[in-house]
Amino acid sequence: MSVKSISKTMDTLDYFLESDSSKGISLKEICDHLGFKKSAAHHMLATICDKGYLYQDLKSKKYFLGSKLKKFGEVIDLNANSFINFADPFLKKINDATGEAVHLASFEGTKLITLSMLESTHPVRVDHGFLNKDNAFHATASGKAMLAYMSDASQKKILKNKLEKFTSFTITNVKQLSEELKKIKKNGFSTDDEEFQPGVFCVGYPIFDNENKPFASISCSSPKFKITSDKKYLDKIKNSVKFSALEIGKYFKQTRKKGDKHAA
Amino acid sequence: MSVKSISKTMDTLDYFLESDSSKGISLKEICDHLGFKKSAAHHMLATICDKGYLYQDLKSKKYFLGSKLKKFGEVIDLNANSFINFADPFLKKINDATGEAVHLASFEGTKLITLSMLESTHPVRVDHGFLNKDNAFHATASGKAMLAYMSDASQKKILKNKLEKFTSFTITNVKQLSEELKKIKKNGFSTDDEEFQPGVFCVGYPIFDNENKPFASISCSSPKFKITSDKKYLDKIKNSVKFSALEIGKYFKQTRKKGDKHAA
DNA sequence: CTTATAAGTTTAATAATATTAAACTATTAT
DNA sequence: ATAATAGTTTAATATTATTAAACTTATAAG
Repeated sequence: MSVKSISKTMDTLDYFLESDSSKGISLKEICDHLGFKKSAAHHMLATICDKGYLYQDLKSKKYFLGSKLKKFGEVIDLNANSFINFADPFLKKINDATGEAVHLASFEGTKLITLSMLESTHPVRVDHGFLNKDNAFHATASGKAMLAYMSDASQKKILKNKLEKFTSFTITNVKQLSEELKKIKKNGFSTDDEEFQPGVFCVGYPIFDNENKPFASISCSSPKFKITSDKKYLDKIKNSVKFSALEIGKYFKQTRKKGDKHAA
Repeated sequence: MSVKSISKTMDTLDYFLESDSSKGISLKEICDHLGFKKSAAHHMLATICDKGYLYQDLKSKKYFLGSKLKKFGEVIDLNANSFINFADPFLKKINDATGEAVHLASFEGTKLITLSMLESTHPVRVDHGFLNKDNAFHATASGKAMLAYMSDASQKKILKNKLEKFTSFTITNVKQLSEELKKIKKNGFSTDDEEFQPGVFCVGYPIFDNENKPFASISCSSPKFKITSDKKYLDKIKNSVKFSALEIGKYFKQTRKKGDKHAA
């Protein structure tokens, strides 16, 4: 079950994040964008303001993000930033060598998340931006690289929802995906052959934590035609991504003892 | 009206902020601390996780803060941080001169908020920490310094709730407070004579924005006995706070043209 | 200055939702 | 292997959020 008023509240906060809220957002604008009735929205906003997550300017009546939300960033930084900072130079290395878009991904629960990314430097660019999609594990090189090395129980939880078909090449059959994951474990890397975006081919390598669980992954995305027209190009990408994935994996050996737990 | 499920959601998020959530928080712990039934809490948490504000570890089932919350910090930083960074050296100046606790306050809607603070360096310290209280405008030097210079309409909104009595000296009568605010405007500064905490005396000066509206305030807190035993001590504090308040006020003249709007 | 329009707020009735307890499942400890 | 504990799901129902309408306030037009 899903609690509707909570869902609407978070859609509202998301709206403050997506749009430029620095000059405030009016009740009407919130209602227009999210399809709320003004009365219900007013009750909702009053509650959110009461808790300090938003506030309403006394004169203009517009709503702003409350400074309380800033504190979450401070707390979360402590946990995740050091890993990203460690990884970033290695992403840069791939980006320098290939010129292609590079993504550092991880997961939170069943959600695939992007921790860091570098855009392509080529004129013909490939970029699927920041990604926080719920159901993209099965369709991306990043997702599959982690999924392949997870426990059966974890795999099952992530795949329990219907597998969304993003392109005609997306694997939406669980049995077929299971075969694909076996292949990934055998090869040590994953691919995304136009399964998420048409014309885009990606290579993904998993990154293992201090307990040898897949904690993150790196992927490199390039236009499909480059891969097909130049047989050596794929090897170049693979070698570059593999090297960085192994190097980033050393982070856990340096910072954590075996048995230490971490988030995600 | 207040929407209960939203309220509970934000109490839950607050709990993640207050406690060390880096190793996750269980459903049971959330229920125990906040008095929720586990079934209702589970529905609530499922919704919050669905929206990416929290996530549940697949194996331990514990809940963690979602990286989405980190983004709010990034957006809000852009708006408020430059002001705080500008002000901080001037707070330090007061702290160096007096050794006493110094607070930079502002407000969001009807809420008094602390933007920055420095602790007392004396052995007998005065510290009321970070403060995000709803109803403390009338009882603090910071609050009264801003309140005194606000429009009648804004004053009314802030004072519409019952004035909470923090100590025997807290002014809880609106008429009496109104006289106090007039006195503050005449003198140019506010005091808090054990009105918020017993034994603590504070001096507050308003900071005006580019439209000469009170935007923030600085206060300096010292043990009451120091003020009573040494008549010159109050003057020393007053001069120091006044100087910094005026200097910080120049921020708006440097960064904003008249007519520019800003949050709060 | 008056009227009109638009935005925001409050109210109270009711439609809809969140809550509850109980059953169930999974995990951990004994 | 059994018990105990934690987490999940379900479906009935009591409670709550939603709604429309009335009201207030602010802004724009005449």
